[in-house]
Amino acid sequence: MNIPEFDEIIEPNDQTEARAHHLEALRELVGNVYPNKFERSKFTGEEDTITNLLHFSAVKQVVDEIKRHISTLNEGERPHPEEKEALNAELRTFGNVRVSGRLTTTPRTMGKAAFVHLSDGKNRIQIYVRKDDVKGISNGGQREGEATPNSPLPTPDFVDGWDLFKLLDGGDFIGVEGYLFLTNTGELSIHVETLQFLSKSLLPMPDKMHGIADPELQRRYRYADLIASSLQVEHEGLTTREVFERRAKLISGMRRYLDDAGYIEVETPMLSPKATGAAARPFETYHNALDIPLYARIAPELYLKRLTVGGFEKVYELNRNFRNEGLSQKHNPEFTMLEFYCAYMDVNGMMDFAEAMIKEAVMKANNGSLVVKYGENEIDFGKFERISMKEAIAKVISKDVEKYNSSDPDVWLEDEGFQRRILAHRELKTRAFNSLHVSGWSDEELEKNRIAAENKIESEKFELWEKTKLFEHSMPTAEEAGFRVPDSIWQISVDRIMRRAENLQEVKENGLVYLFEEFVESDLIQPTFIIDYPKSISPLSKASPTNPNIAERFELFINGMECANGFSELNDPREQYERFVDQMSAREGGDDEAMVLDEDYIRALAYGMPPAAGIGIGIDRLVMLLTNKHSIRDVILFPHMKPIVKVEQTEE
RNA sequence: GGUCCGAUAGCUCAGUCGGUAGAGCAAAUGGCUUUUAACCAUUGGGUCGAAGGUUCGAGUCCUUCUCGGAUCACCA
Repeated sequence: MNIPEFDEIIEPNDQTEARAHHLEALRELVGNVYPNKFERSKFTGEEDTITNLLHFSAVKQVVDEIKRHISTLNEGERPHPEEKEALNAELRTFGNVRVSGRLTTTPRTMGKAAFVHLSDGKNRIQIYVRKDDVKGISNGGQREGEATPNSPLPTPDFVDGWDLFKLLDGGDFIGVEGYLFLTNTGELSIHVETLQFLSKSLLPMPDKMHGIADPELQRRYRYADLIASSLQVEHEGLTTREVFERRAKLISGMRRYLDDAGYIEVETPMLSPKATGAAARPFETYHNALDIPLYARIAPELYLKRLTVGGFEKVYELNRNFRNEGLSQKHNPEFTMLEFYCAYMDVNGMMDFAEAMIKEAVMKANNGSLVVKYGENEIDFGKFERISMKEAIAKVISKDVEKYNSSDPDVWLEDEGFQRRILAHRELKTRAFNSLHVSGWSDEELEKNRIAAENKIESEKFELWEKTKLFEHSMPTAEEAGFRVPDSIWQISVDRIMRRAENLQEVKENGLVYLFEEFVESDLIQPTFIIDYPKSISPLSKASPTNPNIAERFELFINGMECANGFSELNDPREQYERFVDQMSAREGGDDEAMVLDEDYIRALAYGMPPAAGIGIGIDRLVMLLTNKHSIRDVILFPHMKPIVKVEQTEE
């Protein structure tokens, strides 16, 4: 095995070498450069982190007072000395504090004194160090094993504090003891009396103005990106740290809501012998001792429903699912899902409950507001619309309502001409660049205006749909259809439409979903429950009591993204068995994402499962909405990246 | 998988028509005892993502590859 040298991991350059030299000099000066602890004072009642200190009411009062004073001054004018000194006298009565943190910049030295900010990761406080009145703490020369319980370490000696200070680099950790005061500009600071070295940053800090700019490096070295959050002086939107704090708030808000509503949190297998409960390709692994293949779960659904059989009437799990599929801005191979089930509830009750829960969690994560700005859109979590899939379709392609004298797309789909239109639309849209020739764009222009062209295709999908009327009864020529493309190319499209038309049954079955995805989904910006899904694509869902072809199922769309999926759970073991059998035959037919039969689940249902409703909520996507992030990788701390390939050096 | 864009000093970025590799920050040295992205002076720092090609000459043009981003396709 090729074990890399330390120097290959931390490559030596003028930056790292300077820091390494400082570290050696510090070792000479203070002994142990990686001491085991630093005890912070408890002036605030809690441990005095920088954040606690800044939020402590007595300190805050003084800071507010000086701010108020400064606000009465002209731009750039300094606080009046008597105001400042009065407040400083007050601060002196608090006595000394001991705080610790990371140096956010290289120290600003001015001859025999210096300023630098310390960060606890969240907040910063300025410290002031003077050559004449700073003492350094020796960490002692002890190494492992030298200190024993019977002979505690002696009180550390003092070293020259200024010598110690001069060996610090931006990013180092130190602990300081000193008193609070206000500077000439009114900034709260600590006048340091003793200084202890705690840990070295061998690598330079990210740029203090720009942080880490490259999204690749942000994600690959998330720790450095998080450090940048605490250094950066200016930034647009939320810092990376704030994104993940908001994520945590949303999650804890949901947990709290469910706990308060009597739900119990459980953990079901992440590795299971059957990857089922959703339609997706799994990750596969192998257990040596058991000598069986295992799959990373694609959904916890079937395990959680087994628990409703077992008597957990309200149960939830909030954890990762794994799907071995392509990556996109909305898809990550592992993603966090909240799934919960409630006995004796149906789909309508679940929508009510989920809506209330999401509202509450959003409020908690979004500073008490239900409105978030996402890109160009403003999303209002205050009201969730409910509309059936068919109604949503009929609303956007309303001309067909008149033609067929019915607002039920299922009626339209009975018509062979309509089926052919769908085929034509699907085919022509995938060959959409052809359609742009209609507007007279040349190949070069298309290439040059690529993004504009793609937007045009998207925005003209309705016009394209109108044109497909021609296909209802025959296959028009390119000229008849208004496409300015060579006949030979046109013929290819028509041939494909014809070939597919041989199986119009397939269109009849999937046409509804196609129309929905094509014409409705991306325009569902405000929170909308789409209800009444076709039963055929909902193998775990109960049918509607009034319509056997409709599943009692909903999906929640926000900003065109599917954010949740729920239904009245199918609890008839025999029907569930038959649905699984249908799925398995679809699998045989080549659909390797069709659901896998779970025999033990059928057995569990046979013990009797109460009527219940369930839901899965995509947490990452909700976090994206709340943080105005457009890539799921920006709301996941350590998204998967391809490893960096080191180029082999040929000579030694 | 297709298409387009990007990769230059430790970091953030310039680099024109193919003609000696640039700035700010950071680093090193010196000065400065209340600064605010502190300031002033001096110095060092580069396999221009990798490999090949065209050329008298390539950061720049061409080909292939690597990584990333965007987008389409696939996919809940």
